[in-house]
Amino acid sequence: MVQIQADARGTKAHGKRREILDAASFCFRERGFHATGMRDVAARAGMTVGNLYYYFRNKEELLGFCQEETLQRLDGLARELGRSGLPAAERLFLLIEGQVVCLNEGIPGSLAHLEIPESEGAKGDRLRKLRDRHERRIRRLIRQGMTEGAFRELDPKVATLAILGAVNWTVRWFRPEGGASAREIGRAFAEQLVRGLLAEGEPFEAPDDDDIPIHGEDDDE
Amino acid sequence: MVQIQADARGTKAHGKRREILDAASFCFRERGFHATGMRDVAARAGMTVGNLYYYFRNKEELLGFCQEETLQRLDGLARELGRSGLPAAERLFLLIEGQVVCLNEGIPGSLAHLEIPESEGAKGDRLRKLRDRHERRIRRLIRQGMTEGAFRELDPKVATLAILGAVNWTVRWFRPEGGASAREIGRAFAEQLVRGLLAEGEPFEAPDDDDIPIHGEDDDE
DNA sequence: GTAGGATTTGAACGATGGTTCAAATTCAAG
DNA sequence: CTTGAATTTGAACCATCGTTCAAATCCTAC
Repeated sequence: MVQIQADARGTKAHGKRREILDAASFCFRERGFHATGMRDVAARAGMTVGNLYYYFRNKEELLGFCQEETLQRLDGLARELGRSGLPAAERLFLLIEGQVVCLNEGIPGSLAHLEIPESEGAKGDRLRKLRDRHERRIRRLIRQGMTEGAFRELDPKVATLAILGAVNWTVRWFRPEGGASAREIGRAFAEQLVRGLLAEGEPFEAPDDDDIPIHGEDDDE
Repeated sequence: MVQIQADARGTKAHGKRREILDAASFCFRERGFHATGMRDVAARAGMTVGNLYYYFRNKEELLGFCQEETLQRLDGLARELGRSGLPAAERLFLLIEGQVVCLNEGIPGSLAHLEIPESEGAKGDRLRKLRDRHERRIRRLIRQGMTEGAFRELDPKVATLAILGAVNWTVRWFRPEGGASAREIGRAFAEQLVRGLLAEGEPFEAPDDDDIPIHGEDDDE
């Protein structure tokens, strides 16, 4: 079977792959990876299942690309925040907010995007590295907050897991047509999760997110 | 095919069903519902797949019983805390702690236990009711905390979702052989999630959990 | 030991789902 | 229009999975 190159540069093929990835992301989000069939994805992308295999080698590869996209976006967000020079607590706030927006606006994220099975190979290693790096960044931020005196003494790992749990789980219930935008939810979550770390008597004010471009399109909702 | 009655009272059959439910809970937790096969469950329970069908009508019923168990345990926990007379903030703390313990000690909980598809029938309605009731209890607690002046002004629904996300996601990473017990994790989570709701300048001290029997066996670890 | 009910077995069925692939169709350049 | 590459189609393959069921085996009471 002829299959297109993974690094297709052709505008048309690239656009097609984009469409497929969108469709896959949507399906994975709605039904999970295992309950999503390739025929589902194909149907959503407006093609036949055989055609889908012209663009992606198999289901696993499809998921891998979805995962990479998501993790790259989170990575980019964290990098920009890293350059902001804000105190750790505020950076953490914006990172939480940004992640909620990342996962719930524009191209949908799903839990499948964030879970990488142990046995995967080189690609899996790369993805796991990306994912773990993200987690380490949050831990580092928490540790910095403690160093700066903003946060109380606590285990950064556990706190990170609480944050990631709350944030990642948003994909299960957030709906764009709901009452609140992803940004609003993100801010409320960040408020709760960051305040929960504060040292006794430590004041905190939620930072503006105007100067930090949160990936997830415009705010003119 | 002959199938045993759903309300089997026989000690032997009851014990067998218990074993199967344990096996299923374990498998669902490790692999998710859809990626778990009935043969997996049967193997784990030490029987053949045909035998498994003697005890449970089908995969869906098996999941339904698992879900009901989990939700009943959470219900029981919430009821006991409802009788404690503690302030809302403390009750919320213990509820969070208890839920983490519920999901991660003894019979394992899984995400599958907590997600009930829309199209399910009467049994699904019952389960959804149980689940929704649990969620409403948390919301009510948060509202009470606000009334009592302990919590700042916020949306109880969003705060509840943050709590449930963080707590439910523990099933994805918690391992009994890890460094911390479910109770310790539960307390750290509760600390973070409850403190995050406090009004400015409001003191808070984590309550003892000695007098409230948290379902999840003994603490002598 | 016998009888009948309880439980288990193991093979098979039908559906589903990931994947393949030859043929058909479309597209683009000369 | 022709040619060759790109893309799509649709049927089929094979493996897996949920489920079934007759026969075998086990268990218990008389």
